[in-house]
Amino acid sequence: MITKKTPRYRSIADDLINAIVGKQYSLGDSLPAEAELCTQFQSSRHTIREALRIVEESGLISRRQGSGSEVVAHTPPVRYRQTVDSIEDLLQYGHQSRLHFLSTAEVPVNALIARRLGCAPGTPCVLLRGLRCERNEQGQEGRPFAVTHIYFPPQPARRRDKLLQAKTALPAMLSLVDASTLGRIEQTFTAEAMNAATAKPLQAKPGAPALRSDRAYFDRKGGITVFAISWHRADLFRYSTVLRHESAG
Amino acid sequence: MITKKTPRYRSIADDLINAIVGKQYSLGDSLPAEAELCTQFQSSRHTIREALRIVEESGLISRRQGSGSEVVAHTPPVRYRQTVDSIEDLLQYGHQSRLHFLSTAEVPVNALIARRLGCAPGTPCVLLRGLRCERNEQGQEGRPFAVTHIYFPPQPARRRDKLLQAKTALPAMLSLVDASTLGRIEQTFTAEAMNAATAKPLQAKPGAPALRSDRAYFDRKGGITVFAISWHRADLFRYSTVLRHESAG
DNA sequence: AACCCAAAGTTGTACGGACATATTCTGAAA
DNA sequence: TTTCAGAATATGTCCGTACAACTTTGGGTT
Repeated sequence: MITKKTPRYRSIADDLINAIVGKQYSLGDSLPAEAELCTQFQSSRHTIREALRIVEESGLISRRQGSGSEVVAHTPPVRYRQTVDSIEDLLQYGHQSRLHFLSTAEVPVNALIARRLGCAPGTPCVLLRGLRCERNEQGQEGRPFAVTHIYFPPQPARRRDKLLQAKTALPAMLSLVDASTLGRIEQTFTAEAMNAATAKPLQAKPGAPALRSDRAYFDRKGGITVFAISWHRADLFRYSTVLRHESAG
Repeated sequence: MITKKTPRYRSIADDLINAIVGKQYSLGDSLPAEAELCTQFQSSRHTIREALRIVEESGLISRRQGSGSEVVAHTPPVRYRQTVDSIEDLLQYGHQSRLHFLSTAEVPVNALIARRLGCAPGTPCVLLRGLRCERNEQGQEGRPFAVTHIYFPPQPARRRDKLLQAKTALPAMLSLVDASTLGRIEQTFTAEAMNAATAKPLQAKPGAPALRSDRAYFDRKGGITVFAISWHRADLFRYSTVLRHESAG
């Protein structure tokens, strides 16, 4: 047998889902109570609850103790989901690479960056430039493959001075993008021909194609923590994602 | 009372999670069997299973019938999620653009594509070339911004002949990537300098940077349905994603 | 050594009951 | 009519049992 027997609770769940999708219930209607479903489907309460759990997880109903199961949607949202488990995963740099310090400066930001940082164009902001290099199995440094510009929103003077010191800037930056405090990341990819300043540390020719990523990191309250632009040598870097259908494991 | 009594299964789950996070189990170790946990926590199997369900959903263990609960992570993965509600969302072409037919052909596939399609290099496969153009508010066609090559895995003769007819190929391709049948999409971005054949229909200069996307579409059973490569004019196209923390709405 | 099969061990499915807790309904009192 | 306490209803938690399905183990056979 190749086909596996579908368990009772699964088929009951499917029945309920089909009933909701088929609009046998209006939005806001209550599903029959568990006890009633037990007699309807001639099953134990345990089985019915297992089925209702599936329907709830599919997003069609909302359950409340004492109240019942309310229909909250007619169509299970068809969603594709990408999950990344860590910031490093997101950046896809893995542990084979590390960010090397290039320089820090306080620069007036241009319109694009000002908009992302939520300040006026020309506002002086701390900029940290870094270089990301390959690392081989022996832990030795290899070819540089990305230049990163990290912009910090305007900071209190004391904090700004700390950031401008190279040795503290890197850990500070890392703590700012601490996974546990982040709420949202916006990421944009474009292709660009490299200018001379970018090409040089990457040991590439000006005009060579680069994969540019712009990333904005927001905390849980929606405030921006950092904005980073990276130029990746096209021949040494690619970005991959897998999107899974929500119902699939 | 503001604080609600924590149920038994919840506190057992917390105990197990803390034990795993505290590295009382190594990666790959098995958790005690349900029966043993029953005696350990002096609870019924139902309660233990409810607890294990929580631990599993937290991503720390993986359960398999007949085998047990394997510890697969020491720290609950901080997950970021991207959801797209439709294929068009995924492609980010929106309704402002449409795919125009360029040509169809049966070509022997190279190593890269053969690997993705799961066939031997050199196998003849149907290739559909298309052009994606901007569309302005009046619905008029604008500049072309992407060339797309769509490869179909080896097909039965009748189906292949149908695909080779231009007029049927496009709808067929669209039905193949029907959202409801898809289970997984793999997507890779790279930057590339355009070659002459790609640049020409895009009215760009050879060597100009392009954002290349390779996308593999899989059905629910894991079989590949189509593989598509698109070259986007860097000045007319960008790709953006928003990743949200799982706990956030 | 390789293979097959039976037994033991483990999780999955399904049944039953009991009580706790949250919500809603109802009827009597103000 | 409004209010409030209690009844009725619904889901949440927790216990017990039994068997099915899957995996691993170990011993015997080839």
